Amino acid sequence: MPPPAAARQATLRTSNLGLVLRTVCGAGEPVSRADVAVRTGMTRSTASRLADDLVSAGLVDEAERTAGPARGRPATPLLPGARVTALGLQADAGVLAARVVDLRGRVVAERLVEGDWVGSDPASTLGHLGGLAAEVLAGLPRDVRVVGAGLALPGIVDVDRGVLLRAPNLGWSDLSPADLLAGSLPPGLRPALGNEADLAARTVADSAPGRPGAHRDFLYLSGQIGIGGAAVLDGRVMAGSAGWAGEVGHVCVDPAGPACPCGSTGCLERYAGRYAMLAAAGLPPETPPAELAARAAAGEAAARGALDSAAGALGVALAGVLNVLDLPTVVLGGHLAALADRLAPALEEQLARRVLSARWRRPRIEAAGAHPAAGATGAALRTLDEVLRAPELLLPGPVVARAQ
Amino acid sequence: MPPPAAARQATLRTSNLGLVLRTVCGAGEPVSRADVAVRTGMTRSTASRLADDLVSAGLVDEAERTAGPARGRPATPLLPGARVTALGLQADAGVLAARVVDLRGRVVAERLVEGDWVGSDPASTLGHLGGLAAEVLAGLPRDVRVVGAGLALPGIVDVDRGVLLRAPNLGWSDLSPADLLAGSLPPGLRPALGNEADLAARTVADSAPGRPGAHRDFLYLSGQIGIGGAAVLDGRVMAGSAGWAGEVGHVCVDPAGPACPCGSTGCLERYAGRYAMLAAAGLPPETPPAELAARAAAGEAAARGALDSAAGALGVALAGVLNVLDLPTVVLGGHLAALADRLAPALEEQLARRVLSARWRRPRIEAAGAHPAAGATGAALRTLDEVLRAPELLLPGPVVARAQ
DNA sequence: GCCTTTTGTTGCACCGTAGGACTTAACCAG
DNA sequence: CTGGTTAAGTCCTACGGTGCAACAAAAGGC
Repeated sequence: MPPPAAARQATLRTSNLGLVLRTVCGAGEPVSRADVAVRTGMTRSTASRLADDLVSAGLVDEAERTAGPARGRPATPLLPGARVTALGLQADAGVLAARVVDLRGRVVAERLVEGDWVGSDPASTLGHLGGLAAEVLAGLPRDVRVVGAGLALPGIVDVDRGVLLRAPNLGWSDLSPADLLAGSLPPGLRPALGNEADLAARTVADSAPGRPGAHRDFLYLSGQIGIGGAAVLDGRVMAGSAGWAGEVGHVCVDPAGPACPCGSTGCLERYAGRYAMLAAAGLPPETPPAELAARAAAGEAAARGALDSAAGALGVALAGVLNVLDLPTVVLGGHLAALADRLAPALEEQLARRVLSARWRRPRIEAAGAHPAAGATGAALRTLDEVLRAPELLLPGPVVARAQ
Repeated sequence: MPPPAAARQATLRTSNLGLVLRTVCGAGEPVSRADVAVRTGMTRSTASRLADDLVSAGLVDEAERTAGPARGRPATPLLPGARVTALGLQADAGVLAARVVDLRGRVVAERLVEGDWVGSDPASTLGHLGGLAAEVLAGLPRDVRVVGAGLALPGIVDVDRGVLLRAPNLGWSDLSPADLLAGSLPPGLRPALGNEADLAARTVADSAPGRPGAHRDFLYLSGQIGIGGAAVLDGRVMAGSAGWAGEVGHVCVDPAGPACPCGSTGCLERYAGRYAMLAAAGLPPETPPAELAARAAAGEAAARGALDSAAGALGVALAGVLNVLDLPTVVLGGHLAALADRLAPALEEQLARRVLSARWRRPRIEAAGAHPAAGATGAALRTLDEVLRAPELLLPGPVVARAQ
């Protein structure tokens, strides 16, 4: 994407600064300067110098020396900077969320409001969200730096231009959410947009900024009202050539199947979308997914039929995706997480049959941990990941403008 | 994939050497040292020094100064080194190929043999291929360096271990082709394996080593007997977590469709595979695809029906892939290339209807250029790409062994 | 109380790029 | 033919960052 640029002396420093920071963040436990040197292959002197710079910028904290059972001089434990944070926002049909996450991956502050924003007015809903964000920011301690913001949206987004092209569940299209939020946020804090599934997938890929999570290669399915998805390869979300990847909900399961508002027929959402499943089970649309699972467990035929039909459709669609992408794991999030226990057996059986490489490695189905408004956390993680990739931008010192 | 490593002074040099080499290769026309400096952002002195090193290693050639219409001192044109080459091999059900390609992307020498190796004996067939390779190598001029080799195979490959796990068309499984070729090749020239579609896709992504081709983001479909595929994003083939990605032929088009030997039902290959199409058209399996196209053009109903059915199945399967991967273009290769003219209209219409993002960017269908044994060229391109990424390995001078 | 062990720091050398002056090799105008 | 102009390529010094090794610091072990 970026045009190739020559590496100069400063590039070394930038690159190694990032490496030290990522090493500290990725360790998951306090590490000493000497640990950093060993893990990165630098000399102790180099690692130490870079660590000093990160400490003085607040990106890395020095903890108190605790005399351990070791022999030599006790190490100074290094931790990701607790005062460096990012704001993650999420506007969804069922939840508005504002959450501040720090470099250690801890939630510093948050406000979540559940409700029903299907077909809502963008200005009013985003105004509401902006209010939550302002509350959260106002409650932060003085010394906390919020280095950026992100907004997770359930729809197709033009990330570069910051435009939400279409969010069917909300009924929104062609608007610039950052403009509508600008009044509530500090001037420098314009949120970068992102697809909800793409961002939520990050909470699985990373357990904290720079720290690998439960899986590094997986397909994430986000069941909201429709079904969004995100493919993660080696910890990186594949956004596609324009950022519109992951529309698993509109993979065709049966060309002779029911028509979908998208214009196609037999889309996965027609079988495993939230409303489709509840309708098939004879339940009202506001029924929580957990109740559907409970009724199926109790032996209710309509509920079982709805889940079997959903599992069958998911099997066909996911097998196609896994055949093309070769991913070992599917993580079910959103409303599908609550149903994972009942869906997984039939689903794994179908994938074993339909995925060509299953004889060498059977695909596995897992439920995402209960994580309300995972997209908001993911939006904050993405912002903090940018800091990990370019920490020099937050260092003091003369920022030399570079010709573009 | 590689564990993070500290950047040192030598890293700068390595990185910039590669940048200069890629600049020369990617330009597509002779460039001067000064051009390199401008395009990379280096100073003339740095670019010049690095170019000198590449020239003395033979990775870059200096052409004769041709006095152009320019005003100042005439430039010394730099070209990719013509004597640096790689060997690309392909073993397929219908062709054996050995091809030597140089850094300029030119075919220096090749031997192709058509035949029928369906269900053949691996040792004898690979012995045959080895013979072709030996002939090609023996005919090379003395001063040509063959820096590596690759082998394209129509099946599932474990690239790291060098094992062909399963090639249904050839009827081969669980073998190490490099071992069977070792007798025919020079000791240092052990071919790296690759999936045929993955490698053939490189001939579309790159028109020469390091030089961008017609498309950088596309799905390549390789119609041999089955249907292989490869997704290319920003010029990079996505091999998947284990290298088994791209099995588009086994995407399910209709769960109620005919059984496939793979164990699934309604696989794309059952509709658009070579034998499936010819059988549907009432033609014998050895009929060339071009004749099928001709008969359809002449109005023969059975041929038209076969193509319509194939286009319908392709539409469903490709729409699913494009929904998940967000690629702007599908390139039809192999036997599908000859049918592209007849398939494209129906296919593009289906994709426009079934791909969610089509309203913002309609997916396009294209035919790959006629390129016999594209996998062999792709195998050579991959090897040369490794040189472009790490040219210092071919430089003279003390090779300092690095731990790990 | 001294030795050992490990952490963190300091000073010097090395390496590669930046920058600018200089040389080279062409065209052009008179 | 000669000097001026222009741009390519080379050379030399300065700068910045890392490598290396010696040293200082802070603990435990005997």
